[in-house]
Amino acid sequence: MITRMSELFVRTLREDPADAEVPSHRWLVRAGYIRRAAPGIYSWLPLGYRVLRKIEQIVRQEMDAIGAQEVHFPALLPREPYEATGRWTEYGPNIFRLKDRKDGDYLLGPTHEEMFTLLVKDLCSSYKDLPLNLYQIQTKYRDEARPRAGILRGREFVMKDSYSFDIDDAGLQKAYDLHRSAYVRIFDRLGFDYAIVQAMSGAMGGSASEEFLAIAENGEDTFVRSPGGYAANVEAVHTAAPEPIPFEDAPAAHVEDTPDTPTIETLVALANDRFPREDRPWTGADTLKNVVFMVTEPDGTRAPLAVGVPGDREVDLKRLAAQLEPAEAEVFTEEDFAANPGLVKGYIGPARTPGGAGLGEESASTVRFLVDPRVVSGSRWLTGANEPGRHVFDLVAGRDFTPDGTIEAAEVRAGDPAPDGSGPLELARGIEMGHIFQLGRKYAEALGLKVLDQNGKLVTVTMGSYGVGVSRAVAAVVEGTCDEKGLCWPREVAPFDVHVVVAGKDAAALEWAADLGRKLDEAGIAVVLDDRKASPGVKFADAEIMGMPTIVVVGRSLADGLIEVRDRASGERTEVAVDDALGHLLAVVHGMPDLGEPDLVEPVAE
RNA sequence: CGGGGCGUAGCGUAGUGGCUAGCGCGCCUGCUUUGGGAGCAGGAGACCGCGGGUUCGAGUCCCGCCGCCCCGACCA
Repeated sequence: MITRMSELFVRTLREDPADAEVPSHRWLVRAGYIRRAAPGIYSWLPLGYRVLRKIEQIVRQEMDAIGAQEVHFPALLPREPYEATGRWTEYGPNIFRLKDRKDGDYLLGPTHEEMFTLLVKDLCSSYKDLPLNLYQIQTKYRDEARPRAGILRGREFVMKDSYSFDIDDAGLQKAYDLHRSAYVRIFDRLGFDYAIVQAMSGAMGGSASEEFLAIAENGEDTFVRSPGGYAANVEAVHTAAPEPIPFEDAPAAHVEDTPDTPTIETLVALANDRFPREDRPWTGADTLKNVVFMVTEPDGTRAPLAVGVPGDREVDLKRLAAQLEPAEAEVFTEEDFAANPGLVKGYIGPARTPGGAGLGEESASTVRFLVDPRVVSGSRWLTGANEPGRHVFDLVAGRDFTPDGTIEAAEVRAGDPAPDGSGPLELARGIEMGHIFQLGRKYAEALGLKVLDQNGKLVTVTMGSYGVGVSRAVAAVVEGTCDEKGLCWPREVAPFDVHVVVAGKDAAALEWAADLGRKLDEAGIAVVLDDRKASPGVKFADAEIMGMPTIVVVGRSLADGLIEVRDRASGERTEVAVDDALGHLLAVVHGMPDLGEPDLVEPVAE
């Protein structure tokens, strides 16, 4: 069956929808692929749904190819399993919750670790049942604080999630590597320009974790990469810390009056004016900036946390949050300062005052104090003296103060050295398309998933968890491929291979085009035929917005025995003799080099 | 949750407290047109986000709510 534009359920828009900012959202709506149903929730129209299913199919093929088995869980789930792992509480307002008629608690699944774990627990009891690799392609629900950019971040979305179950770490590593290779094939087939980066495991728990980021201006994730191949999400970047410095010869710390210097800028200016150094001027990098946060644990307990970073850097709140998860950090408010008189805003430092102020568990104020990894033993700092208008010079880490630990919370900058010595980092943005985790035993332990090993001993199963954003991939492909005229699909995911435009008014053109469409269809090529009684300009514009990779124009040159074949992506136009048309198109669609050769496939007799 | 912008027909929009809420696109009917978003004529389509209030009179002013978009917070 060829699809006729006169019958296709689609309406293209001549103007941009006012609420769409990013290109993928704009074009998918304008081309009639999706419609907004509610904030962050979209309906899929025939064209959009075809793309979604094609991407699903690619994912399905590659998952099957590594021996994963497809299952399908409900989206509507009972509370109990999520209660057992603590996520009923941990997910907080991000979960859609509902009650049944008996007042029982349910949720719309945001992810399915619990359900998979319980199913495997149900059915598996021996090491002989492992390894096991299950996946599903499911609609997920998360009540995002801010859905944005159409289907790039929705509250309802389609995700492929899979879970591996192994008896030991070696098995988990193998399952992880298999998934990684499958993901490489998936994202290659989707045509993404992507990066595989080290990631934080976040709320999922677990250890090793990598993200697949489609490189895109509109991506929400910032990542770094070095010429030598280091790549990491900015949240997961490890700072290249200098070696400890011997401090036997370091001068003693001394407190100086530094009136009106509550900021690094004012402090550096005053230091250069009143305490100039011979070798080089003071800079922000010589100062230790101590920023205080109020940290709230999941159980509701609150405590201040001081973070010490070189004064020329800001604390990156996303990096800080990633380190503290599941606890949450907020900047210290005026009320918080009022409640903690030992913390003198603008002059906070690790130095002990006679009154016992200062940072760290050992100080009287017992404010937990974590520092940037650059604050190594022996490094000398100009920092707050915990008194208004006073700073301490030559305060040496490891001699004059001992932080409670280090934290990766300072901002990462382009040009910073990679931690593995592979060169300076560059920053780029990406869309998170896939994430692979070695979960370990967190869920298996919480839910009691154990099997008997060869010695008849009960052992806890180790798990991996792996996700691909399927609906997000639709938008991400568009972000990477659309142009100023509209969508521009890679052939693997295009809703149709060939868009036939009937540009002439005479019935012969329509008839010939329909016949060509029928023959292509019989050869297994998906065709949409624009048979509408519309002006050619409308049809050309619609073909370009809709974005099929090959556009065939059947018009007045048909009288001269010619049609036109256009490549949507390059804009290239080729005149082809009608007798060669079928063969030419088969070659184009199948990516064969010898274009123009007719009869590559014998058309089926009508 | 904080800051900013904004809700008028399917889409994009105009609208000094004052007549029957206007325009473009799209849609319907007829005729003409057909290689780059056609022309003419006629038509359908709007509880102006919702609820209060001020006023002789509210799309317009005031209060409250809801919703959308952007930035931030947040987010496998």
